[in-house]
Amino acid sequence: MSNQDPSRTRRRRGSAQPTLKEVAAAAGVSSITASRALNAPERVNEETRKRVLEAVDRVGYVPNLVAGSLASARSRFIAVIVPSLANAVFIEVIKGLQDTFEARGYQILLGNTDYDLQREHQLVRTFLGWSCSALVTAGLRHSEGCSALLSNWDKPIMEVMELGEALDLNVGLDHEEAGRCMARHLLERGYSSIVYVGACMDRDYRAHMRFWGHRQALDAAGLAAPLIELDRLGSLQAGAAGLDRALEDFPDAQAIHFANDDLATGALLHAQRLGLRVPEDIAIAGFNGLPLGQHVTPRLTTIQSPREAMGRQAAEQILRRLDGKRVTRRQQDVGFELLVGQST
Amino acid sequence: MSNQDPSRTRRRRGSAQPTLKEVAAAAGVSSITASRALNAPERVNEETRKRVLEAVDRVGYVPNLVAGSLASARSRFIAVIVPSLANAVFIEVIKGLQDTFEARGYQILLGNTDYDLQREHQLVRTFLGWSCSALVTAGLRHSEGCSALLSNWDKPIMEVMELGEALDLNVGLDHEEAGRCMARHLLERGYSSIVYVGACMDRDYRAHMRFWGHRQALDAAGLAAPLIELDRLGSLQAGAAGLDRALEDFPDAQAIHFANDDLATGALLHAQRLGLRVPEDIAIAGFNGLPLGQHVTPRLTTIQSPREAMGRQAAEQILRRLDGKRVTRRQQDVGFELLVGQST
DNA sequence: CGCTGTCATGTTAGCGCTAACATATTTCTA
DNA sequence: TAGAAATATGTTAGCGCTAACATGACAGCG
Repeated sequence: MSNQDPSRTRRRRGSAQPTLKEVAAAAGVSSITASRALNAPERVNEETRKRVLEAVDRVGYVPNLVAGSLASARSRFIAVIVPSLANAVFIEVIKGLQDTFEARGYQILLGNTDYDLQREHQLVRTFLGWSCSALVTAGLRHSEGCSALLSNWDKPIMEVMELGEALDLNVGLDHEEAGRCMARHLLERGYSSIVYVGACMDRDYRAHMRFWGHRQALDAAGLAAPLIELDRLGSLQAGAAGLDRALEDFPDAQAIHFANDDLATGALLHAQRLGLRVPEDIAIAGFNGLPLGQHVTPRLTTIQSPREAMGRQAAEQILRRLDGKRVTRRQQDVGFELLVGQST
Repeated sequence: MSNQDPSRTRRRRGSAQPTLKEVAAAAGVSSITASRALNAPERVNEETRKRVLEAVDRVGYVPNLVAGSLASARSRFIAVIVPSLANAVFIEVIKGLQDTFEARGYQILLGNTDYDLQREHQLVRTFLGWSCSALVTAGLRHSEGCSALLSNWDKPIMEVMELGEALDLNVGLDHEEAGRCMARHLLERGYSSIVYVGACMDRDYRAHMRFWGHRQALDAAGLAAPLIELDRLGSLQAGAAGLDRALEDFPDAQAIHFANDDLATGALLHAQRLGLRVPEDIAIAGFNGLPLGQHVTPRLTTIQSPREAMGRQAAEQILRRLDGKRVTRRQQDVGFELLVGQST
């Protein structure tokens, strides 16, 4: 034995913050009563509750949520994993999620994969370590390890953006159908030489799904579906470059179907700089329905995807599950809408 | 006594996830050694470490970060509080923060105040409860309770966006000077009837600071500084409305200085729809240097604020502090740059 | 009046991890 | 070669909170 001096007790760091125990002492109750007064007010006498709340103010108590989560094995965290923050689309989905979840006292834990599935796997590991109440991730494709990890997890998992075979819950839209829809619109308008321009479609595979739909429609009309793939992600800049490439590689192109509105608007503005008339010289279409495209002249023909609504619906489904209710429709199609502007 | 039956032990929930103890057992070491093998590898023999890592894989261990944070009284969370997600400016600052912090293994906890200081106070309380390693907030204005809470906190606090008297660390730019700079540019261009158009400047008070600078410059030139204030936040839509209002209220206006690029670009595109020539009929200037404004024709005259860089620099300052290094310059001016386009 | 049920509060035992201290072994140094 | 210093690992005691169980007081009821 060596630690026989009783005065020399072991010291721990301790944040020097008041704890629930001190609140309880100040209110003259046990700490569990103080805990209940804060977390389950209906289980405590009204007068007691008032005394506890006063004590909280008096001592300046800030609940230690880490300790609470450990004890209860759950946190009010919702993990949200998106492939990019540069893309306005994900921001709006996040906004829909955040508004809905924050109102119910949940905190979003945001992760950004930069379109890297290994990174997603790593983020999922970290987030599971935080005892999140649920997880939202963009897309249905995951690394093998990540899928394995998730399928062993017993909390709600929501995959957003696209529709398909999901791990658990699924809210999104049919990208193939969207691509088909826009291609048909261009065919109806009488264009027969139509180029598709995408950016990094190996990573942004939803853009590639739209291209499949596009190609199907052109196939059905007996037309070729030439494709140009840019090697950087969607931006106005890239769109301008895409227009140049399309005009160079396919001088007889009548219409260009861009993978998204950033590209399309960049191309549209670039066309103006080049003195090209849109749609007479070249027709331009996009995807997403970003405000930007609706404010340029000519207004961009595009497909409106309900992004904030997607976030909201996803959050509501999860909340329903967290509230213990049965979720009947595990898959929800939020649909899309063709916005016909003057650019086609 | 009542609980005399030894077989009837108290059952806790327990997530059924493998714990560090099980990993340790599988590797034939004590749990503290397993902990060290994962968190301080240099303090463990290489062969032991290898055995532990194998055991981690074998049992499928996912560290419980909640427990770790409680025990160590710190988390690898960085609280980030912004007033809005709708504004691209904050997204880019967040991006700069996130890239820098994620690379060092920190996780961002994002909060959105919707320009409400009470909401900020509440978020700060929650975030302190998570034992965050540092806090980043946009702006220098806080509610009284929030300031009190923060000044009693012993971790790094970073206030970004603007410069001034900060609680702790501060990275930003001088908005008054930016407003002055743009106003001077407009004066140099020979405009004498200049309207400032802002949106919700009681909440977006940095826009108001820019207006002060703007007014000072016009005062100095002996000119009036008429102001139009819109009652909704900056957007292309609002900018179009702002142009209409300005033309109606001040028919002889030669130039409009908008509080930000969203408004200015919205106005510029709207001017085109109205058939007005920019800058001959009306000159338009913005603030932020968003890509959008640089892709319209005529290119928007604006002020480039280094947003991602602001996020990165803020993160680096904090990391320096977290690494135990002294931070010498607690205030960093990231500056700004006048981008002269063809719109003025 | 004893029984059951409800309400309000308390006691106890962890949640899974790591800081602080302890110990054993090896390496270095005077 | 003894003693100091470095290295590797272990033991113990919590971090601050809440789930599970326990208790006591009182109301309702046949």
